[in-house]
Amino acid sequence: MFDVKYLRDNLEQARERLASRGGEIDLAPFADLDGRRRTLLGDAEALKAERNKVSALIGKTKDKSQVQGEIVRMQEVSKRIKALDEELKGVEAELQGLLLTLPNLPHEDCPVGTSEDDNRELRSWGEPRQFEFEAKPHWELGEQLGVLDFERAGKIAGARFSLLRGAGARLERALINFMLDLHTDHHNYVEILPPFMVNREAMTGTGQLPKFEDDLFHLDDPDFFLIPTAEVPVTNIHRDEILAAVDLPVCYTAYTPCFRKEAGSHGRDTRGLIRQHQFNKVELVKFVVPEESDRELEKLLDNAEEVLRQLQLPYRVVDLCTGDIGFSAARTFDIEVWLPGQQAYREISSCSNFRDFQARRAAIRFRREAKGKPELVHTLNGSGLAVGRTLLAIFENYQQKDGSVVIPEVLRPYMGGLEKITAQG
RNA sequence: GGAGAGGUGGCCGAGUCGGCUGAAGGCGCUCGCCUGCUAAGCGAGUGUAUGGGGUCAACCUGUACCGAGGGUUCGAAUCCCUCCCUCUCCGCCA
Repeated sequence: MFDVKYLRDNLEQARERLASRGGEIDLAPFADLDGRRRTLLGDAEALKAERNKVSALIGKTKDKSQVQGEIVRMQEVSKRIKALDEELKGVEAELQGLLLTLPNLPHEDCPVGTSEDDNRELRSWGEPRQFEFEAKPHWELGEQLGVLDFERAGKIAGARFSLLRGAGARLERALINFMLDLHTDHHNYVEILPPFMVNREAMTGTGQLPKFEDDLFHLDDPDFFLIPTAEVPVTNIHRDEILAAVDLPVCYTAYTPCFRKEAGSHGRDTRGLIRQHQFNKVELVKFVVPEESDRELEKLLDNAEEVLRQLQLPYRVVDLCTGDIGFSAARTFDIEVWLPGQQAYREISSCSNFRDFQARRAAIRFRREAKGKPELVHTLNGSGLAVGRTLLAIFENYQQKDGSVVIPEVLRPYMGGLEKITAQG
């Protein structure tokens, strides 16, 4: 969310920077609402000041008959205050509604562009393996090995669900544990196991609401949402809190399942594990002082890349352009893993700096000194990594001619020493 | 699900019959003093948001906030209603 004062004083600049995301945003209603709000507030507060003063006087007067006239007058004043407050409430709700639907300002270093075609490849790691046979897509491998079952998942739940079995299920679990161990033991993140359902306030805090309710799975009674990413519950851990600068950066990692309706992606990635209504993810979340957020994003990105390096999976890093970054993000780097079955790099992690956008929505602040004024933290997060996509990347990159899949070295301890997944009965 | 208790400032904890209570007291914290270490002691200060003024920083001033939202009243932390959350006991349950 925007700083109202910034917007008030830099309306034109804000309009231009937002326009770089593609699509004009009309900020004129803001100026109008903000002006009306301040006028109403001033009027209402002047009346309240008078009422407070007179009420104190009435309170001190023993003989109420002496102040009967004032009491009557204050009855009128109170009526007017009530009317003004009501109008003010309407204006503020409208203003808030507008502010909550404005996306974040892109970072100054974010490449300007209109679509993913303008994203900038920063680097790549690892050489895509040359196959002496035709590489199969993971869904064929998984089904032939008897460890991946889309048909039965469809029977149980529906499209875009999957079911892992035997060594497949164990591999998913191994990946979760491997990632969590890496981030907690070597990258200094604190492990969190948060609620998988959250309330509206939490969803609003990180930016999913009010704009993207259609993408979320919702429970009517009680009014809960299934989390689309651990970012939501984990970032909201410190909602309405003031942290101490000495405790920053606060770094959390969390495994959670993620639930997404994928409402706008009919027909895309309909086969395989790429796009599911439910998938597992290990997330990295940081709360940092503003001046460190760029650097912390680089570190977070590197922490996520490390997972792929240890798994020996080729990948590249892409700097998303202004037209491709998400609603709440100021800067985003995607990590894309090489998929031989598709002969393409596909997103496996998205690492973003939200600056103070989420912090303002969720009131997450810090103090530099014990007596200092509270300031907004910067929040960051990134996948470290999407587990299902990592599993499918292993299937495709580690497949053998006979259809078996070799287990990456670092995962074998998590697989009870298993070195290769072969067809299961 | 049933019965009961409760939600006050960073924490603990007072708030009588509604009226100088933004909120006693204690702890913690900050600054200063003192004690040649540590501890103790003394003094002062110590919420957030927002509007206005300002040499726009330290400052002055208005308003709001005692779980949330309504209501009663000239005036509510204090009375009434609704909701949320926490705790205890019973029931149920992984």
